[in-house]
Amino acid sequence: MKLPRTFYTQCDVVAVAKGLLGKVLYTQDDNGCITGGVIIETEGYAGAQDRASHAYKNRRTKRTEVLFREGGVAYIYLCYGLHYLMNVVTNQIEIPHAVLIRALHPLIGIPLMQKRRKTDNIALLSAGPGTLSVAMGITKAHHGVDLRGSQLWIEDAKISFVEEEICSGPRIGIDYAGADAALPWRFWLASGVHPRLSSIFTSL
DNA sequence: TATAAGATTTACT
DNA sequence: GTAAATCTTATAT
Repeated sequence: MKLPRTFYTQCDVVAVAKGLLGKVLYTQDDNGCITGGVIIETEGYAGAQDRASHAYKNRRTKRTEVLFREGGVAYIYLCYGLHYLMNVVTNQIEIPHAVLIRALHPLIGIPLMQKRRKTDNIALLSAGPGTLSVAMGITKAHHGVDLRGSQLWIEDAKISFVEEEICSGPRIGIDYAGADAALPWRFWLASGVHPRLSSIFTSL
């Protein structure tokens, strides 16, 4: 079941970052091929008030415009000129909050992911924010697309895990963000972190 | 107009 | 452990 619009429009971006753990991200390409994986690592970015956010102080550019839309669309941006990173836009219209998807546990269409990544190593297929985009076929073409559409969507697979399995800590690669760099807004599933594959996903 | 730095990955020393 | 690859945006000429 796809996540309802109300999940994305919640006001607390940190709660959404945490809530996305264990959900399943899917993509469908032009040939109708579907790939999917369990979200095991996320980071929250709180827009105007967050120095690590591209929309700090409500900065509006051609790139960040999508962040100001109502929650429930994808914000894809090119990092270091090389890697596409995928974010889930959250909160109400004009509030540029987003959650970065940092890692997935491959689940659906693994052979296609291996082909896209040019590697058979499942533990490395989608273990980082740049590599997961390659594995899922995510590019700038997905920038601004509806997360409840047919190209890119997130489902609640009712994967069960306990609150104690959720770890948190500082976000990665944002040392320039001053005091905000210390905020524990990165979340991951202890049992899902690569390269260890967890038993909680074997039921799927 | 030019330069610097960044929500990273990979290959090589 | 270090370096290279190389697009977007900000800040300085």
